[in-house]
Amino acid sequence: MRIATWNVNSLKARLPRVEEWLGYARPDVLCLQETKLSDAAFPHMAFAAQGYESVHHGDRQWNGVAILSRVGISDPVAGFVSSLEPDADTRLISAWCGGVHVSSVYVPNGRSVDSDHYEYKLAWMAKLRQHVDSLGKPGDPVAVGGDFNIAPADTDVWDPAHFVGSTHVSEPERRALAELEDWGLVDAFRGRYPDEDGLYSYWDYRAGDFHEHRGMRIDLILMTASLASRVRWALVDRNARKGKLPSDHAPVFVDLDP
DNA sequence: ATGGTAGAGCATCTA
Repeated sequence: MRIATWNVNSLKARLPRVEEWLGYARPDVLCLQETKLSDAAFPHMAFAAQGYESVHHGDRQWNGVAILSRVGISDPVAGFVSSLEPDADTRLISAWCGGVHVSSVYVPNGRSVDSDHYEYKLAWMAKLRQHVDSLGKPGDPVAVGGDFNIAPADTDVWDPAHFVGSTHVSEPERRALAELEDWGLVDAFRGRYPDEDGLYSYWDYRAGDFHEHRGMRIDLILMTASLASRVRWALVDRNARKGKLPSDHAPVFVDLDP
């Protein structure tokens, strides 16, 4: 089973690239972020033509998350579980896909560590922890894929010195991520490459960052141990960051043995 | 490398 995540930075602008990628990568499940589409505008039919069912939780202009699956989708839930205060933004959708409970998340960016948006980011992560807690037990097959806007470790950024004092690498953000891991979620991609650096998933459009290898690994696929123990392979598809009209993120996927 | 680019929508805001 191949589970993937991709921040597409506007699905309207990126649909041809996503269709192309589905055609050759053929993930079983794909979590999308930043669709920037209303639910009415989501291209379900285009994905159905490639064999994918889809669910979407979107906004007219910003954010927007979706799950595509060719192994079935059932019981979709938009946003946090009903016991939690609803989020004003469309940053989370969950569904059962082929026996796995999948969530697609778009964690707030945070902007700067002294901003209200940073506090919102930390509060959002705390709520995601509660959300995951209410989904089930760490022994259940749970996968959370998405743009976490957090680099788990210094090896996940091109130059740690450049990011001192910035969001994405701060101790509170990393602690929030570690609390998800404490519950029982494993960074499946890092598990496959414990010692390699330079494995980025995002490169700023500006200043030639992609070609200069100035990136960050902020797109993660977290899994409970029962799934993570089945990881056969994992990859960032950098080719999808090249060429005509790319997103600023590359798709990340993990392959699980049966 | 406090600039730079891309996408939203039409003046700026967000990343």
